[in-house]
Amino acid sequence: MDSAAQSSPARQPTVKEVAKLAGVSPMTVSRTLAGGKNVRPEVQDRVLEAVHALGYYRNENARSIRPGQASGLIGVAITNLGNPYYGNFALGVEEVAAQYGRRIVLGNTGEDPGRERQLIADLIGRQVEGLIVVPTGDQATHLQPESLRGTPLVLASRSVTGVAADAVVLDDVGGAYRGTRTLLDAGHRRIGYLGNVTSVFTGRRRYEGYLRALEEAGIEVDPDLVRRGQQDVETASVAMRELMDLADPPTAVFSANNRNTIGALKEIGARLNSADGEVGALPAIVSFDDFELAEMMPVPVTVVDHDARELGREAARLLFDRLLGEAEPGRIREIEMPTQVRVVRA
Amino acid sequence: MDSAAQSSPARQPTVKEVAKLAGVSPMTVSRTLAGGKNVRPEVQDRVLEAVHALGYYRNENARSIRPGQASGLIGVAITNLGNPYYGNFALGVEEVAAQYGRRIVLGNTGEDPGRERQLIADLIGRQVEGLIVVPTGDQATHLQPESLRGTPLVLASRSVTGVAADAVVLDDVGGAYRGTRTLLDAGHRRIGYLGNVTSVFTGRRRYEGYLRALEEAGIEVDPDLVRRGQQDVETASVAMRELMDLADPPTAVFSANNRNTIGALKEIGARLNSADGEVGALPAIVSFDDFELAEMMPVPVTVVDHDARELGREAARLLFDRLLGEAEPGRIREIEMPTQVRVVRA
DNA sequence: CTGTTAGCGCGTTCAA
DNA sequence: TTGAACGCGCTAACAG
Repeated sequence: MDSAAQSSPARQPTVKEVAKLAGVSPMTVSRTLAGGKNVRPEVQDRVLEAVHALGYYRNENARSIRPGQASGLIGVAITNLGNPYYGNFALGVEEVAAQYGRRIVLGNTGEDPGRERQLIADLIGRQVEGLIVVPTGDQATHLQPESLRGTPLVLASRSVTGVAADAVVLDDVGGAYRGTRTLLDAGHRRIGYLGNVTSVFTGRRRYEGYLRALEEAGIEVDPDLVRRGQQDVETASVAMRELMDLADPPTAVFSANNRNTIGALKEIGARLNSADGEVGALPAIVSFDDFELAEMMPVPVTVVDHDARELGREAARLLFDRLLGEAEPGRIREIEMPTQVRVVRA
Repeated sequence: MDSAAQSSPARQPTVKEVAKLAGVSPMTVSRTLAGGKNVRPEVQDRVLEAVHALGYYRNENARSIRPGQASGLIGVAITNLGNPYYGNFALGVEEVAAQYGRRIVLGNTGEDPGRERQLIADLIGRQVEGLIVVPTGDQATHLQPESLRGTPLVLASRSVTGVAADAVVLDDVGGAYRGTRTLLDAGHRRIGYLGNVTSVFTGRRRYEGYLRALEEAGIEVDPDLVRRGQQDVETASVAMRELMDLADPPTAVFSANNRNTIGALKEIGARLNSADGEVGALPAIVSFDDFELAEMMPVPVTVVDHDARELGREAARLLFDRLLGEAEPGRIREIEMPTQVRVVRA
């Protein structure tokens, strides 16, 4: 409104100054702020008045250095905040953390193992009470209990072999299997695959589900129909273009994640909008990950749906079970969240 | 891998223990970790070895209680992490913060002023060096410099009257004006409006742009065509349904945000998919906020596009200008980010 | 180049 | 019911 429009560090009032203004000792201020146990009500009023007058905030950092005092912080490391999937995931984590009076410190790793290492080290230095990590890659050393100096860890969405931590992942194999099955049941025999490389946990598992469905149907995989490694919408479009330009193109495509799905559909749209008319038969799509406006697509669409927010909630629940000592100490829990196959447009 | 699968607080090694193991004083450890200035290289090696052996992490909280030592934390308060728009915004903030070696502490307000108040108080208690806030509502008291004890503040996406803080917002009025103009230019005369209530900053401004375009064209606003207050996709669909069911329905609709756009299009899709055939003319859509797969829609679509991530970056830049003392102390800066009208499908 | 002293803001412990 | 002393982990400032 007026004033010097916040600038400069602006010295921060401390308990001592509040105490002086209220005419009591720092201890009385501390006690009042802690709930007022064993402080005369009238004194409390004086203290709170002084707090208000000075705009005093308790220094949570100073507070947390004393042993036994927790920081109230949960560290969260995700790979890509710009992906709505992870935004919802973080929302779920935040929701449960708030219920337990904890705040989350969020970092983005951008799928870079180096940044992940650094981020986790920093979070530990900030005394987070626990960590929830969507791991990038398969490196396990920086996720070992020793490296984390015992900070409870929950892996989310992806697991890492060699890391003995609680984890909550999706039913990737089953979802991919059932998704691919719907294509087979519809009579498709040439089914393309768009997804992640197999060095990524989910990429590996979803491809496995795809394979399993094909094998069961007695179909041999055609390597020409498999495109892996596209991370974003643009490269996914290119991969889809290659599939559609094959001499013997697929009649349907299984897309293993949201980004590949959008890219594939954009390519379909591009062909539809190109004035050439004649586009021939367009492939049906099965998408692991739901997406908005799926029902508006010009081709048959089925999604393997799941709840990112609930995944976040569940990860947080696992963590708080540990923090509150309600989980069996020695036993690692791996939870698989269900996926639902939904025919959006036949 | 093995071990007691992280449990219990697990006592944390301190400088003292590292010092003892390395056979030096705590100060030497501190100096080594601070860059090694004035420490013999061989001693540094011993120290780092001990650090590694003990799994020592410097306690950033203890570090930051000392005056002059910054916390390295930037507080970010956003309204809805589940909205991809804000996810990208946060990503932009994080990106710039990382460049300056800062971490972000992220909180979700859920459009609840009470939670916003509480969140900001907590962030200040954690000694954040600065705040970036997407404000909920028009309450200004908790955003005053006194309440923030001088912590630099940047408002993003929305501004608040009566708060003298740097702000970065969108060209809401201009974008809405130009978006509506494309409809008028295409010959539309009955143009519906879906958007936020006018008590919300962006709701107010985007409606103003819509109004301005209509007035300029000599068209009087029909209150029946204006629906405000829908916050999510479901209620937006209902509002759209009401518009389309009017005796004299609009031939086009201006949607003031992403959520309303998706809801409106879903309603159009529902009518298209209902087997009744005969759906009559479908309204053209102009959407403030881009959305994926816009080119696949069965009706003409124009978007008023902008870059959420860049908005986040710009907000962070304003903040760091203040923190680094590179901004003129007394002067408030309000930046309007440009919007681009793009015809996706005529 | 290295160690000692002192103190950051707070809350536990003990004494009044 | 209140206060004084002490120490949490860390690092400037000042010896040495």
